[in-house]
Amino acid sequence: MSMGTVAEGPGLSRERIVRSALAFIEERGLKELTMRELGGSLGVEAMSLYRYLPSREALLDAVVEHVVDDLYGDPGVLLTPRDGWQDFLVRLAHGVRRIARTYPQTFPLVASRPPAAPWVRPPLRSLRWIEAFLAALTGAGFSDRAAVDAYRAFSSFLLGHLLLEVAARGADIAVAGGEQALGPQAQAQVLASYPVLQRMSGLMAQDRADVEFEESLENLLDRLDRLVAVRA
Amino acid sequence: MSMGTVAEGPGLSRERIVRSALAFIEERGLKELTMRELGGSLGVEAMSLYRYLPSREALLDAVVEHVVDDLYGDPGVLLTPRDGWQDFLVRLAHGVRRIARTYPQTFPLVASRPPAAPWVRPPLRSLRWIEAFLAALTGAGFSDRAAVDAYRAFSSFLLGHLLLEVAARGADIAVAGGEQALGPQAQAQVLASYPVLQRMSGLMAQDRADVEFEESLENLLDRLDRLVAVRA
DNA sequence: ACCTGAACACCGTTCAAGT
DNA sequence: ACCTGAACACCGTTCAAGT
Repeated sequence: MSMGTVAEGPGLSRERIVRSALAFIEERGLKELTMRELGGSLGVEAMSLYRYLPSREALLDAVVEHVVDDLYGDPGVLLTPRDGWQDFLVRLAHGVRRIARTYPQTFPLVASRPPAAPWVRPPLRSLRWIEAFLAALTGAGFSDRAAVDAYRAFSSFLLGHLLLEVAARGADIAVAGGEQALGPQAQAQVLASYPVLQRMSGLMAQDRADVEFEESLENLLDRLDRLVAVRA
Repeated sequence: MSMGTVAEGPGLSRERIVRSALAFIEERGLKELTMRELGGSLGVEAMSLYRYLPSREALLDAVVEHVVDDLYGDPGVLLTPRDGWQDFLVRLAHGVRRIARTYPQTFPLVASRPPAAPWVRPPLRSLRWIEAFLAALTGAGFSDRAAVDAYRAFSSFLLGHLLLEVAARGADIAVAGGEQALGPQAQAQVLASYPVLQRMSGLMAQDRADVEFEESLENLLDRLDRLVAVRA
C-alpha cells in the first residue's frame, strides 16, 4: 500500500471524483484523463469509479456541471438584477469569463458538451441561469421575443470571445511545453510570403483580451438596448 | 476479397484518405472515425494509412485544412475587395458560414484544433486568408491596429455564431437519433420549475439562425466602421 | 513500392470475486 | 458496502514480412 503524493483521503464519493477530475484536466489536460489515471490519483483502481459514475462521458458532464455551478458561488454575480439589466449582464459576463480563465482546460468542454435541450446554448447552459436571464430582461421591459434574441446574442458573444481567449492563452503554454508550432526562423520563413501579416505580427501577438472583451460587451449592451420596448 | 459498398478505388493517396475521412466524419461522426474503420471504408487495412499520414492527429489537421480550403473555391468569396471592405467581409462571413453548414460535424474541429501560431484565430485560420483580411482592411483605410482589432472581432463573431448554429442543428438530429435528452413529459416536468422559460419555450425552440447571423454581422460592420480612420 | 500480420501498450467497461 | 482481478473488445501505432 503506497503512501505517495496521491490523495488517498477518506473513501470515494461522486463529489470527490468530480473535483479530482477537474483538477486533473487543468493540470494534465483532457486527453490524459483516463479512468485508470484518475483512479490512480485517488489511490484506487479504475473500476471503483464506476460505483459513482456510469461512464467517462457522464464524468465529463459532471465536471462541466460542477464548473458551471461556480457561478452561484460568485459574489460578483447576481441571480436577479439590482442596478438594471445592463449591470446584471455585465456581472454575469464577467462571472462566466472568470470561470473560463480559472478553468482554461475545461472551458472548451463547457462549450462543446451536448446540452440538455437543443435550445440551451453554451456557455450559459444551466436552466436556472437561463431562467434568471430571461426573467431579468423581461422584467426590465424586454418583450419575450427580445429577451430570447438577447439570450442568443449574449451566448454567441461569450462563447466566441472566451473560447478564443482561452485558446490563445493555451497556445502560448502549449508552445512553451513543446507541442509542435514552428520555430522562430521557420516562422519567419513562412511569414516572408505574407508581407502585411509580417508587418503586423507584432500587433498580432499583443494580448488585448481585456479591452477586447469590455468593448465587445459594451457594444452588445448598446445593441440590446435598442431591443427594449419600454424604458424606465 | 469483398466487393461490398466500400470504395476500393485505384490505390490510396493522401488526398483520397483525407476526403474519405471528411465524408466519414459527416456521416458517422468524429468519435466513430478510427484508423481501422477508415481503412475499412477504403478497402484497406489501418496500417496502410500510415504510409500517407503520420498519425490520426495529423489526419484531423489535414481534414481541417481541406475544409478551410473550400473558401478558395467559393465563387461568392473574394480574395481581394471589389465593392468595398464591407462587401468583402460580408462575402467572407457568408463563405465561412456555408462551410460550417456544409460540414456541421467537422466545423467544431476547425474551431478547436490548435492553430499554427498563437495569434491565429479560428475559424479564419489560414495565413492566406488572414493576409487577405488584413490587406483588405488596411487598404480601405484601417490603421494596422484597427485591422488587427477587426480580425479579432470578426473571428469571435464567426466562431460564436457558427459553433452555436451548428450545435443547435446537430442537437436536433442527435435527439432524433436517440442520444439522451429527456422525453417530452420529462422535459415538461423539469420546465415546471422554470416558469419564464416554460412560457418562452416555444420561442426558444424557433430557428432564427439566418436573421440572427445577418443582424449580428450588420452590427459588427457598423462597429468596425467606427474604427476606420480614413474614408473614401 | 505498397500493403499486411502480428504484436505492443494502451483504452473503457463488465462482472464475478474478494474483504 | 466498497473495492479489485481478470477479462473483453476495442484503440493507435510499429515493424518485420510479404507481394
